[in-house]
Amino acid sequence: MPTTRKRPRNAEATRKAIEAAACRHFMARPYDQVGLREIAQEAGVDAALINRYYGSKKGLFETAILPHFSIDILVQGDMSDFGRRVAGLILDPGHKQDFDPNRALLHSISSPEVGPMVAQALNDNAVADLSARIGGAEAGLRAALALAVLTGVDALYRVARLDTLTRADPEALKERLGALLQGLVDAGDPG
Amino acid sequence: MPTTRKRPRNAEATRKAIEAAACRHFMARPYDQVGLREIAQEAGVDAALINRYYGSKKGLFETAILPHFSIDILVQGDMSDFGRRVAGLILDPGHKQDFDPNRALLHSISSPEVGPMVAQALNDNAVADLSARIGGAEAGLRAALALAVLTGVDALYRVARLDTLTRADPEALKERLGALLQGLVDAGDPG
DNA sequence: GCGCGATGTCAACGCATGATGACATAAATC
DNA sequence: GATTTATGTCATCATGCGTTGACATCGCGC
Repeated sequence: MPTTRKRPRNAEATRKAIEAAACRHFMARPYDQVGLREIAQEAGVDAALINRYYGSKKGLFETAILPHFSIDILVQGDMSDFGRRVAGLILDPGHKQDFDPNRALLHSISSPEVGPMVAQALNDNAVADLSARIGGAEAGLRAALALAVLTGVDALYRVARLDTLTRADPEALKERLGALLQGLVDAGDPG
Repeated sequence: MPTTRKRPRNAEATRKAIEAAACRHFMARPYDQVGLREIAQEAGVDAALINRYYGSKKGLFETAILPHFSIDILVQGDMSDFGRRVAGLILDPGHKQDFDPNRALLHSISSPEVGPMVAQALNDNAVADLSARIGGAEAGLRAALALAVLTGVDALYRVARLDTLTRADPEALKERLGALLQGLVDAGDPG
């Protein structure tokens, strides 16, 4: 029952509902394909209210989505296990979180409207966090590459649902992806 | 001067012009953000003609874009050099080809309209080709992962233009990415 | 309990898009 | 050179979008 009906008037609660609905929709489909009316309906609200609160669709995206571009979940735990742990999270089919930054990234990065904002948020939050966490030589570059790997796998496995990946042995895939990520997290010179 | 004016009537040449323009546009922006009128104008043609020839926007995409989802350029040459060679191609800023499958992939994969078609074409062409070329244990899985890495890097480096990546030392980036890809191409067990 | 600001709704606008069918015109055929 | 077909254009439609301003209604303070 996603559409909440008959909420007592409460601006803050309404905002939360709108932003939660926005998260779900912007994560599931490209920015242009998400209509304000859908979000409004799921939040049990009229579409005009969204513009009243956030000024515009872009404003809603900015308020509801941008702050979630962090990788707190991923960097919690020790880094010696980073690869396998993150691979397990990404590949888990039952993995339902309220908001998946990677999916949202894929669905919004190509939009000229919000793409630049997303890129900057990703750079300032996720890359910076991971970079600081792993340290070592060329930490920023390695962190960005690790995120790129995650983004690519998400694109091909979760969004495109590439047959070769979905039908592969999950354990083997997890193993390969984990090793890939761990190799980036562990410092050392490339050669 | 992209807009060609006053072409003698020739269906085949017109089709080529339309499809070339479509390639450029569908590579540069998301599927929904590309208008038939833009493509038509760049091809020096009326938008209605596109629907006449291809039935619909989706039909044009299918005819113009899908066949190009191959990685012929990448798999030419010996595989011992694959990583560095492909990394160089991807990262080269002056790298202007008529059509870049990776960019088109990113801009169309999330569209519910054409996304599934793209996924299947990618799977049947690119992944299959690369898989056959590299061979070894779990060749398909490794090929798909390599493409995922390329996709992710393209997303973050070329589309998002992540500061951390664009401002990194190009040689270091090429080195890291090359090693990543080469590790996937070279067979052997992960552990 | 009344008024007034906060909260939310409604109808409508302007705009852009993909698609259609009627029309024009160049080119080929005889 | 007339006719006919292939090629291309024009005006227009239906639709969906984000956005806006006028209106309704709830709820708190006096």
